[in-house]
Amino acid sequence: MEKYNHKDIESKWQKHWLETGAFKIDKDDTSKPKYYILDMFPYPSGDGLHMGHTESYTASDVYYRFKKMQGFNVLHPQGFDAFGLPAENYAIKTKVHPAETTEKNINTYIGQMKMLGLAYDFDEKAVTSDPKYYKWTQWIFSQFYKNDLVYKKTSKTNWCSSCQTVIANEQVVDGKCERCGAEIIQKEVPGWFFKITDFADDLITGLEKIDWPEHTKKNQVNWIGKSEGAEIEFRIQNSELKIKVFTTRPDTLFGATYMVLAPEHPIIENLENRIQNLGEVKNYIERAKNKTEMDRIEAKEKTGVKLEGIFAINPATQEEIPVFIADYVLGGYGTGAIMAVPAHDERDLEFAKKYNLKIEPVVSPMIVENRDPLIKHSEQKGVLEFIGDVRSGKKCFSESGYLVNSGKFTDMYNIEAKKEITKFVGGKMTTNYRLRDWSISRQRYWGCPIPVVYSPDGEAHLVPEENLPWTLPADVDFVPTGISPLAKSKELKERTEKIFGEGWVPEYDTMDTFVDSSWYFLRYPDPHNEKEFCSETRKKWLPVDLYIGGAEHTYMHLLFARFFVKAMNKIGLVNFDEPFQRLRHQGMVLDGQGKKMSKSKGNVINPNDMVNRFGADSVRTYMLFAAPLEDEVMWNEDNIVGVYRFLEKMWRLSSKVKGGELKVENKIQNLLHKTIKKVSNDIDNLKYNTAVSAMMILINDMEKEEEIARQDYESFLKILSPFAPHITEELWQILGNTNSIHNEPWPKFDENLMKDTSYTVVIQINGKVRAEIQVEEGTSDDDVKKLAMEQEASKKWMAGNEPKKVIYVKNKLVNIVI
RNA sequence: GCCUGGGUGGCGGAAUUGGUAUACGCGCACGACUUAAAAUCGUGUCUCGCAAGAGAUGCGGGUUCGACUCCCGCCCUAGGCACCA
Repeated sequence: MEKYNHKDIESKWQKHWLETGAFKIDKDDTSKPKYYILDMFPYPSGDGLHMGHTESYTASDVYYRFKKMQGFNVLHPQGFDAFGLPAENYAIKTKVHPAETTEKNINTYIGQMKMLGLAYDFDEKAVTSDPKYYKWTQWIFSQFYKNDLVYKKTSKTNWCSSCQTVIANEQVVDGKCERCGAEIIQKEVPGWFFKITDFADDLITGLEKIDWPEHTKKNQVNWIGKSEGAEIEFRIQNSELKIKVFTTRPDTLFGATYMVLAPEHPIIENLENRIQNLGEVKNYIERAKNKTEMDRIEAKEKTGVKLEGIFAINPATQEEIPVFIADYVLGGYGTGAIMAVPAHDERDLEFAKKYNLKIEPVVSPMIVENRDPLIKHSEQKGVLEFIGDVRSGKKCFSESGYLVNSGKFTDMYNIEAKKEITKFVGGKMTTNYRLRDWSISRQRYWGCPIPVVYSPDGEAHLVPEENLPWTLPADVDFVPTGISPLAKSKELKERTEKIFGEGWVPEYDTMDTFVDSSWYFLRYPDPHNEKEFCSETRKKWLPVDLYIGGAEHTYMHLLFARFFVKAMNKIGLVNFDEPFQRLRHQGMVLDGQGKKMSKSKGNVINPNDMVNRFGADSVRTYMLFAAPLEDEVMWNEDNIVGVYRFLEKMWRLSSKVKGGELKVENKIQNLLHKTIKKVSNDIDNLKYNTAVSAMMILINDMEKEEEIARQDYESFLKILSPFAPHITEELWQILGNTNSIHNEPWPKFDENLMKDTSYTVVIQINGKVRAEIQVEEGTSDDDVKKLAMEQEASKKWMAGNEPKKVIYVKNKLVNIVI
């Protein structure tokens, strides 16, 4: 037999699969249960596929092949998130049109995916920059518009002066542009928004019914940031002006001893003539303006300035309290103003100590010790001591308890007091969310045009459905000037006037690319449909059963996609309200030293090089063997040889295969069936690393045999085939099979063959292992215990003592306690 | 500061309804084959100890016949973030 030659084998089968349409499926076949497994589609960058993609896509490919062999009709599509800034930035530099670069990059990606043996049908791909695709992005926008889920407003937004475009809050990293790294400044810009906040509650409750990693769910909940509390107004002394605060602790209102406003709070302008230290205040506001949100968050020490001459009235106590501005209070959250209760909030206490402000305790824990039942809780000795400690700043109490120093509410349980006190001062209970509406307008060229035109009076109108796709004009100059590139297109201007009339102008902004990727999984079942985004019959494929991708998409992409589906469900476009039933993340791929790969470090590993050297089967299997899927993988070239040797062993083992009715060693069948069971369960749970190791154990045992029964070897090939599709196909063919191994049914394990006739039982004396015995299947518990105690080693360690207790764990161990 | 993970041999990692810690792989050492090397195969490989044995899953406690696994308190580390009122 010839030596294992991965290059010849892999190119042979890749060609064969392509020619025979091995990865095509009949999407209308209803004879089998459906399974939809999805990868997060890549942005086709000029750098090509990276190792992270390789791991993620291999993981889904293994699952696809497994499910297919189990008899499912499996949809396993791939596409490209093709709009975006890098292609446009490249165009600015080189004048090469983004459409051209994008197409080139996509072809590179497809070639690389084929090299890895990934089973995608690229005739069925979705490409977001293709007018046939974005027609439906625009159509969905229109549906949202008609259903009052889109609105336009002018708002202070993050502006990247380098990209000359608005950046979503979620896309700002360290106060810098996520894509180009330039500083983000605040700028007033008009734009379109999606009402994602309408679904804030649904986005939280929907998490309960989907199988996602717990930490991902928690992070989404935290991101949405629901908090229940009250809005309460504080009057400014000697004025009609009022400041509204949002607080989760209205029960502590009697302890509010000062207020803090965000530096951008509008009321400050109205108070200018009364602020005695206006210069200092303006100076502070100016400095805060130049700070990015991240700077404000990261500041070690809280800073602030008192508004001299200004006092607010605590509506509960009617006391005059000082007012500060401080940049740790954010204009964009709540009402941009807080009441401060230093006795019951750590941050307020820190600030109060720094500026020497009054601390007034108003909640005390229930103190049980030395309690006199005839005296009210608030007058108990222990409570009075506690109050003293808090008042002196020694401690801060932020938990639940009973009110003190709170007028007629004293001695009430604080949770009950929330509503009562709010009512008392004329406030109202409200729910506040951290989540903001999604700004989707971008002043960029390479994106999906917003299908809106403006009549001469400036009113916005949707582009009618018959004019979709509302295409991206080709005649533009990409160089950013602060106005949208589309404004420079003669063709777009003429097109608009021709269709709508003289004086009509098109919307010049394009959409955030996260819009494109918020619905792409709805397109895959029916990507060529020109009448609908997806036909009713093809909607049977939805929702996605298993979604695999990086944890970096926890907040933006996964939240936006969920919002899209919920909105579309509300409109009646889909009949489910969660897009991804099961979600799993893959970890990062690091270099051999455990460092992140990056161009600047020069440690980027190209998947093609690895495939050339070790073969796709080895690269695939090693990626999944090296670490659990969700963990980081260190790409250590020295270790991949272990997997390569394993595949070589598989190759050589085929020469021991005997056909016909060969009588087989029972021992191998026992292990084989155990392995089939373990590999099946492990794949189903995406525990690929232990599945591979189980197969390594099996081959080490099989190697020792003189002869291998054909059916045993074939079963082994089948369970290996999802990981190493090429070598298994080749060996399958060498055995004389004419069909593809990948269309074979998944091997079944036989519980009878897995039964053991005897077990090794460990003997412990006081929990320490002292001996082991072989116990025949079916031996009674008492007999095993007796046998254990009769052992020489047991007698020695028992040293004549009578056992206090003997514990027997079936077929595992006996623990003799003396 | 807060949130979420993670800490097991020289290295990647395995083991949880609490039951033989270190599977599998890499590396290393020795041996076989070879003129030699590579490849392959075999044996060994947590630490201390001549041995009997003892100790070890970040550290310190606890529960238990028995703890990597559960509880309490720390330390270190990675990633994420929202000082959220």
